[in-house]
Amino acid sequence: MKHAHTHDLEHDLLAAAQWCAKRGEKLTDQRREVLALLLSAQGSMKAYDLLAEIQKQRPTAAPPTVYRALDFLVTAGLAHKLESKNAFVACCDFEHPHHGLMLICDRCHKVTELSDERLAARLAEDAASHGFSVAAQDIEVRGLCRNCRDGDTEGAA
Amino acid sequence: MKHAHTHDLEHDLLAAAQWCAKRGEKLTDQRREVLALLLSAQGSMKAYDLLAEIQKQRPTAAPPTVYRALDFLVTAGLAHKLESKNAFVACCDFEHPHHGLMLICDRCHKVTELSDERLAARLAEDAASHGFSVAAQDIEVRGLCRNCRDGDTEGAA
DNA sequence: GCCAAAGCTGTTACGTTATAACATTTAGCA
DNA sequence: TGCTAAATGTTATAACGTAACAGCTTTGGC
Ligand SMILES: [Zn+2]
Ligand SMILES: [Zn+2]
Ligand SMILES: [Zn+2]
Ligand SMILES: [Zn+2]
Repeated sequence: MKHAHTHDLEHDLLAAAQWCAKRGEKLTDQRREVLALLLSAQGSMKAYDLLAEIQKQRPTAAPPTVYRALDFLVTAGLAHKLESKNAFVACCDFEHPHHGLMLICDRCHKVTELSDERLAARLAEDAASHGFSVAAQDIEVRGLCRNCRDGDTEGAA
Repeated sequence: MKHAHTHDLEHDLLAAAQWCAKRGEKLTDQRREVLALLLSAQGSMKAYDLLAEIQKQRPTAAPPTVYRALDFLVTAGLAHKLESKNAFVACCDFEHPHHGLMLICDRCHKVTELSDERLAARLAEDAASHGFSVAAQDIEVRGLCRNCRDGDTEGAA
């Protein structure tokens, strides 16, 4: 069983800060804190769970504290919102524009983010054939990950 | 500019009732009322907007009234939930199992439901290549419909 | 018809998710 | 320094959704 290494986390946070700087924005403490929580999470996290974590450090934090950070991270491409769960997840590859295909395990709640340009192209084609121009596509799929399908019991809720 | 005809609506409701009966379930008055509202809507409808409509007839209706009807309709395949909007839409072809691809116009809010088996297959393939078995896929895509892209001003919010 | 079981509805209360609005502080810069 | 824009603090409330329990209605066996 793996766990995230602090070194990896620091590396990711540094890359994120540089990514923000390149866009003329800043990864402030609050934003970094939320991103760190998302990066460290096994799966996705809900806004109020993030808030509870933040409040361990800053007891005065309120919903806008975390929602503002989340809005920033999502807009900057550093995180994604899982609409079907009202939850958030760190982007696995924010430096390269991609069409996220989110595989969400219903059992262990882990999220795997893929990118398939041909799938995205086919989708855009279908839409275009109906006169529809696609602006944003984030495909969310529910199911079972390999571990959970194979009868693993570690990740059960 | 078209509008739904009562005749079509009655036809759809009858077909829905028969569909329920075939499943050993019933399209009760409340469920039919909610479905009728969804079928008559130009785009999707939110639960509390449906509630407000229902309350014009039954002033005592409460949130569970509409959420129960919606749960039933979604489970029966008569309606879909648009996760990215927290809204609901009538299914365009509930008698045939399909993989919904929802084109949601960000401007006029109309929803077009497609089904593309090859797209669904490709998606399942991508997932399988990561050991993930897909249980449910409802793809939601935001963008602009033909009318709105062509500069139509009628549907603006 | 009577009863019991199951399903549906009424009703109250509450939990969860998200934002509006305005005050204050901080950061960047002339 | 003093101006401005961005970020944060703070309070309150809007929007979305469900738990729990009581009552009613339909159905099927007797
Ligand atoms: Zn991503
Ligand atoms: Zn799993
Ligand atoms: Zn459908
Ligand atoms: Zn449109």
